[in-house]
Parts: sequence; structure tokens; C-alpha cells
Amino acid sequence: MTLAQVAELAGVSLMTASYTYNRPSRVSDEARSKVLTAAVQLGYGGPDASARSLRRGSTRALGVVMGEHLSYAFEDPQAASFLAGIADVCADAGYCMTILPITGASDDAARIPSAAVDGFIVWTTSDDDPILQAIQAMKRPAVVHGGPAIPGLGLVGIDNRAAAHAVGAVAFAGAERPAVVSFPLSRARIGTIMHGADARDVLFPVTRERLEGYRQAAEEIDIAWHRVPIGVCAHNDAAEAERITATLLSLPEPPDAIAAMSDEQAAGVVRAAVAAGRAIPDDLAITGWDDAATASHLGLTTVAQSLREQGAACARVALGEAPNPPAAPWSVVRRGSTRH
Amino acid sequence: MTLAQVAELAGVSLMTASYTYNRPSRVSDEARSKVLTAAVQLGYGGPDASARSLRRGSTRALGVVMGEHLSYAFEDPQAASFLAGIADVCADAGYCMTILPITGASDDAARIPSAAVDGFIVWTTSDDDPILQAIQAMKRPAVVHGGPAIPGLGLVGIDNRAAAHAVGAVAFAGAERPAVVSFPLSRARIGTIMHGADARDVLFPVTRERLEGYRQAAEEIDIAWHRVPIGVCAHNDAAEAERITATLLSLPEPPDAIAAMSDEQAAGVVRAAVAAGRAIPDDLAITGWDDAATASHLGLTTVAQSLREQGAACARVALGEAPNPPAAPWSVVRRGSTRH
DNA sequence: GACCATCTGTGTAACGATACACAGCTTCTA
DNA sequence: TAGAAGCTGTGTATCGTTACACAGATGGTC
Repeated sequence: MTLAQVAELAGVSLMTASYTYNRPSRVSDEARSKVLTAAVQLGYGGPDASARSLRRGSTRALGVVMGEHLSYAFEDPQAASFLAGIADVCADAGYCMTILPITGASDDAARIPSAAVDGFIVWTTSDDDPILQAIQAMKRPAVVHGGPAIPGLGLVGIDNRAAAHAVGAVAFAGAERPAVVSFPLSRARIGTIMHGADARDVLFPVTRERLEGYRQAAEEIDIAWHRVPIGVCAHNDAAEAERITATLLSLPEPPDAIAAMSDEQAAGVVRAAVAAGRAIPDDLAITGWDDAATASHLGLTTVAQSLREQGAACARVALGEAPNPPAAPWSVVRRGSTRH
Repeated sequence: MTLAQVAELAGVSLMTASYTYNRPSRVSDEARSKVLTAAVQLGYGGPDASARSLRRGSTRALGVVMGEHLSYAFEDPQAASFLAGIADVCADAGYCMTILPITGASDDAARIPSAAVDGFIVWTTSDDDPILQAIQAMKRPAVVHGGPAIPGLGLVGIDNRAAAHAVGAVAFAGAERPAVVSFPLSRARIGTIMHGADARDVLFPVTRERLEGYRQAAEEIDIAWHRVPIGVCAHNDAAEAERITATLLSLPEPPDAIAAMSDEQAAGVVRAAVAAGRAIPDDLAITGWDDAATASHLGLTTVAQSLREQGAACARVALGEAPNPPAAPWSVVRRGSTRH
């Protein structure tokens, strides 16, 4: 069913029918109603979106790349806030949000150009992610959240190093054996325990910057970074953080302060601490990140940032509505999980 | 930058260039590399998605409609599992997931036809949602999750009435004053306390069926439905359930059993019960729905169902990979929040 | 050596819509 | 009453790609 057929049945020209949908005030009431009547008779569902996009040169959709598998977008609670921020802006602009089918397979990058979108938003990924080059090659507006910074693409996020330094200082205050529960270091996503000195070649820029901030905080209380144990989690997941914390707490010299990288992880740290009979914060100080609902329920000291607002900022840049914004605001929220 | 320009620079015909991208084995190694070299030189990012969709008649994207505002998709934790299930199937099929820009405004339905998608998936909505007719008019594969049932569209979900009857029987066993904490009854989304008899004209089919099941469970222990208080929440939200439960518990005849409609809500009910000094389950039996992570942490009796699998089923139907499946499985998981 | 199958390359005709420019008619202004 | 300005309707060109059909070259088989 095409617009031409509708126009024919209505007894008007193709253009009159087209204007009926796109600039209704451009046609007389009479012609408009003839067209709409014909459309109903024929069961015409409106102008074809692909043809319209082709002709107009705009798809009215924003592409979103989340992590290494499409479903990741709906598994990480932080990602949900971010997506909600994008959604707010897209809804106002009448844009669709198109989540690209990333699977972790080698042909992912090839799927980038085949997406019908006007711009791209990429959730923080590793320095070596080939998707970044594919997007760069598309020469469309694109923004990366968190990093890495790519020439020609926007960048939205907070100063993770500074924030980690600040919250790390609170986490480690009065501690003798600080530790870190970390996001993965590279796409290999190996869950293990390392020490500061081993944590080289961190390919996720957000993880790298936060580790640098924690390192600075540790060194400021005269703790050698190479002795700080780092529980590396493969995913942002409370259960995994709980397991790795249990391991950390059973070390010969168990930590008395743990800085995590999300409230989700921190919740797992808290559970492991309780299970091990540790008092919080006296036996173990704990910090999270993001100031999610969990953080206030558990009384976690954390880094507050608005992923929702950052998502919205990404969308505005990708839509061309705004220039790349300055680094997003953050603050340390002190609660009962740290010593004062 | 078009394929024609690439072909010209490569010194081959347009079709040879096209085949290079779409059926590489159809082209000699020599021609293929000439085309790819020219593409790199010109910075050609691959065939234009809109033109390709127009010509092929397929967009390789599935449209998803979630609730009354786009961002809802990322605020309701149940919705996230459902979306993850869709994502699993889409990723395998190489399809994009396009979330449509619903805003709650009156022109929402008009945005349906302008989406470049091959099929639609609709998260449960109200009987009178105009979006359903708009989708029906598109004459593309479409599935509704939860309901309402629409002629010509698929339907995926569990038998909510039977499940509510079963879990309600457990919730209300040994109780004298059962109550319900409910999802909204209509799009008006009014949060209030009603009684069974007032709960007419429930426009959300999922809510309606669950209330019918709870009614049946109440009547089986000789409780008149019209006397059962129903705390109607405007959203699926723990905080709101907590507030409305506090109100229920301060009634002259406070409930001694509450069946909620999600684990999220049940978590709020638990918090309110604890705050009011009620012992669970002796003073107050509580049931949730969905068997989310919350449910096992809190020891909630609940209805287990896999929204993820149901999302996947919707996607398979919308892709035309499978016929509409039979009603999805569910079971009652008994934990410590109910009397035995 | 005739025949057939396979491989590679090409030209043409859509896919369905909208931008643009123009034409006829009506209405308003000076 | 001439001219300007606005309203409505239409024809044509084009967006960038791929399906299809056909043609010539190559290689294998009997």
C-alpha cells in the first residue's frame, strides 16, 4: 500500500497526499479529508519510514551501543539510569532509541554502519574496542560516555580520577590495610585478585582512572600501592563482589577498608562483611559509587553523580542540540559506612 | 559519499560494488579489494541503511513500546528483564531493538507508523490504549505482552488469574483480614485505597486478572471481597508501596496478610511492616510476584515467572521465527514471608 | 571439439517518499 | 484596478541501494 495508491483513490495528486501527512495545513480541508478517507479504505498505515528517511536524509533515531552484548543494557542498574536519561531527551525530540545488536562476536563492528540512525551514543568501553573506529568512520554525531576519548567524538562523564581520589580518601581514612573492589580491567573480564603493581594495561578508561584515584588516596596515607589488594570483578554484580570480598577478608592480612566502584558492588561487600562478622565501619569501612537507592538504604558513603543527566547530555550532543558539555558534576556523600 | 562514487573510483560498476558488501563471494578478490580500497580512500562508511531498507523491504529492527513514557522502560526492574529477553533474540538475529518515543501525549499513536521497524512488541498496557489500534493498522507482526488481547496481534504471558489465585491462597491462609497492594487500575494512575467492590472498570488486564485471582482466594476463606482493602499504587515502586502499606496498617482493622503484585512492591510492604513493628509472617503474611533477586533476599513467597523468557518469546514471534506460544509457565515459590 | 556449468561483471528498473519550483486562483492593498 | 501576496494543487527529479536478467569468459566433461 503506497501513498500513490491512496492519492489515486482520493482523486488527488501524490504531493497533495504527501502534504496531508507532513504539512496538513498546506492542503485544503476538503482534500485532506479525501486523502484520509482513502487511506482508511485502503488500510494505509502512513508513509513508509525507510523511504521517508532516505528522502529526508534523517532517520529520527539515535543509536545506542551498550557494552559487549545487547542485553547488558538491561542487566546493569547503572546503565538503566543512563538509558532513562537518553530516553527523556529522545522522547521530547520524537526520536526513537535504537539499541544496536552487539553480541561480542567479531562482526559487531560491521553492524554499526547498517543501523539506520542519525547519531551514536556509546556506553563506556575499552580503549581497543573496534566499534569505536567503526563509529568514527560513520562521520555522524557521536558521543562516548566515560571514555575512551576519541578524536571527533564527544565525551561525557565525570572526572573519575578526582572523584576516586576524594572518595578513596574517605574510605581509607584511619585504615591500615585498604583494598579495592574493581570493575574489570580489560575485555577479557577475568575475575581475580591482583595487587596494585599488577594492575597495568587497564583498557577500560573508567576503571583505569578510578584505580589511579584510589592509588593516590592510598599513597597519601603511606600505603604502597603495590601491596593494595584489588578484587577484580568480571561484571558489575553484587553477588560477584560478595564472593570476591569473602576471599579478600580471608587473606592473612584482611583489609579494613574497601573502596568499590559501584553501590551494587558495595552492597555485595556489605553482605560479605556481615557474613564474616565484621562491624561496619569499625572493622571494615566501605564506599560505593553512584549514590543509587541501595546506597541510602545501606547507609553507604558513595560518589553521587547523575547518570540520568549524563545520558540526557549525551543525547543532546548526539542530536546536535548542544555542544559537548564540560565534565559532569559529582560529590562525595558521607554516610555511616566509613569512619569519620 | 555514495556507493556509486566508490564504484567509479574503483573502476567497477555500481553492482560490483554493491555485491562487495552484500555477497562478497560473488565478486573476484581483485574487484573486491579495489572496491574496499576506494571505500577507505573516500571514507565511505558502508551502504546507507535507509536506502537498503527501502529496497529490501526490511529494516532489520524490532519496535518496542514500553508503558506510557519511553523512560519507563528503564525504571521498572521487571521491564528490564523483559527487555533483556528481547535483546537476546535480537542480538542473535542481528536485529536492532528500537524503543519508540512514547511520551504520554496525544500524538503518541501517530509516532507508531513513522518507526522504521519490521514488527512490534508492546509491554502490557490498558484496554483503551490508542497505540494498540495504531499498531494493528500497521499490519506487521506484533505481539502484546500481558494483554490486552487484540485480534491479529500475538499475546504472550502467564495466566495471571490462576497464578494470583494460587499465591493468594498461600498469602491469605490463616488470615482474617487479607488485603492487596495493587498496580494501577487505569491510565489515570491514582494512588489510593479502595475496596474490592469499588475496583470496577479495571482497564489494565494484568491488574484485572490478578485482582480476580485474589478475589477468588479471599472468597475461598469466606472473606467478602467488598471488604478487602486494596492499596492501589500509581507505579510499580517500593517507596509508594511502603507508604500505602503504612496507611493500610493504621486502619481500624489492619490487615494480617497482604498480597502485592511485584517483589518490588512487596519489599516496600516489608519495610512498612517492620517500621510498624509487625512480625512476618505471624502478624502479617506477605507475598510478592516475579521471584526477583529481592524475593530471595527478603525470603518472600512469590510467583516465579521468567520475564526474560517471555521477552524472548515475544521477539521470536515478532520476528516471525515462531508461532505464538502457549501461556508461559509460572509457579508459586514458598518462603518465610507466609504462614504454612 | 561441442556442450554445459560456473564464475564474474554490468545495465536497468524499481523500492516509496519528499523538496522544489511553478501555475492558477483568490484576496487584499494602495 | 493594477499589483502584490497568499493559498492550494501538481509534475518532476531525486534520495542510495539492491533484485533481476543477461552477457562474456573460463573450465571441465564426454
